[in-house]
Amino acid sequence: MNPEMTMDLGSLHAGVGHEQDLMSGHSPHHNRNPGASLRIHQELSVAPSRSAMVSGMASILDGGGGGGGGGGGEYRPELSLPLHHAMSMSCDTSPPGMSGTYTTLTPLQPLPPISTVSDKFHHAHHHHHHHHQRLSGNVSGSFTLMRDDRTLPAMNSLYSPYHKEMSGMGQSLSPLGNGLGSMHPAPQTLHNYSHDKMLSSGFDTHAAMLSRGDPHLPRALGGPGAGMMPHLNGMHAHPGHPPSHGSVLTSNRDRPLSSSSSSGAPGSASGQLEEINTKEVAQRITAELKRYSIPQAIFAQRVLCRSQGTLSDLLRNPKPWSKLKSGRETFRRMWKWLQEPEFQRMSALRLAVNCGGFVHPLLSAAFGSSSSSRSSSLYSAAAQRSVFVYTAGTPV
DNA sequence: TGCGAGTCAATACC
DNA sequence: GGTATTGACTCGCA
Repeated sequence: MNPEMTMDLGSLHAGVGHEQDLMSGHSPHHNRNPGASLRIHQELSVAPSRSAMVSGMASILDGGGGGGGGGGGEYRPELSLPLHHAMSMSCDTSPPGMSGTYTTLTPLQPLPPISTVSDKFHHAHHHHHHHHQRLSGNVSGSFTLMRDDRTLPAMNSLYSPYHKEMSGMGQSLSPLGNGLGSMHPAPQTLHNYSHDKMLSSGFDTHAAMLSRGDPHLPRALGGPGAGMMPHLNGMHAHPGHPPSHGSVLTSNRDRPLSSSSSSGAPGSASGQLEEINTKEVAQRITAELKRYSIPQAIFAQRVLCRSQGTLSDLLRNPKPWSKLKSGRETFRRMWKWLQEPEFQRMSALRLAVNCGGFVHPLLSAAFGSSSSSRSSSLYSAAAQRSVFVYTAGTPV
């Protein structure tokens, strides 16, 4: 809640190399954004209530004016709504971990090429201060969303027991009973294993989840009626707090939350410290997309800066984290998105991401957006639909 | 140079 | 309309 604290968190979480990875990554697009980075420290608590958030989200989705026609609908700092780092997610390199407590909004991130570098930057914790600098490089500037530090624990919960070893076995689901796990029961062995890990890491995923009361998945998976409440939970219980989605991430080894490197942000360490349960993330993403009737193409483009086909493949055939290289970044983004409050998610979807600083052809074609391509009718429709679902609580 | 990973884009399918 | 599949391409690495 404390802005300053957030900053600290940002340093801890976001500061970690993830962004740096991307930013400093080999991507030619990196560092192209001279635009000043705008850091907004906003407490999610600002959102008075879910309804408020929803309405706000709707506004965002509307694109600041009916789909915010090309560029018009862009996300604007002026919006009272908390900027979601979804933007950052979209093609953003921001550390996954930061999503929990702090958000770096990086609109229009250059990037399509998600660098694999992130993993190499686990030591980037020393560069957290650089973090912002790099962010400044974003085309539209970066935004830092302050969040309740409570997210730390939450994030922890996101870590799943997914273990490297699992790669050989195939991915295991997180121990989350209520999570996707319900869909795919995790093997006991894995479960235990993960549990051990968590213990070692000092986290109890289950407990964390329980504490969070992540009804989210159950409902989502449960089908209609599941409603949006899950999100509410996240938000309700913890205003501005991203709904946790169970342990998608697994703390690898002893993940010092406090350690700068770990930054408590999954993926912040760039896979060095945390592992994302790709299977579970895929399942959750799939569930969320269905739940909100979000087309894969939209999500892939807006959030991941990837093609529909790529997303489809990843969702259907997620590779074990241990086997991923540069592809980890894509999962990190998905994970980050999952951690976002719904309104932020929607915002992310609504925001046209200029992957690499240019409008992706697909977006242009699909959304008929101009170079700025912010809001496309299609996108607006999707966004609005999402909002509708949100508010109505009825699956579209 | 060859290989694997990751992704795209076209296309088939539902 | 949305999703799944697949061939081809690019890139990094040994």
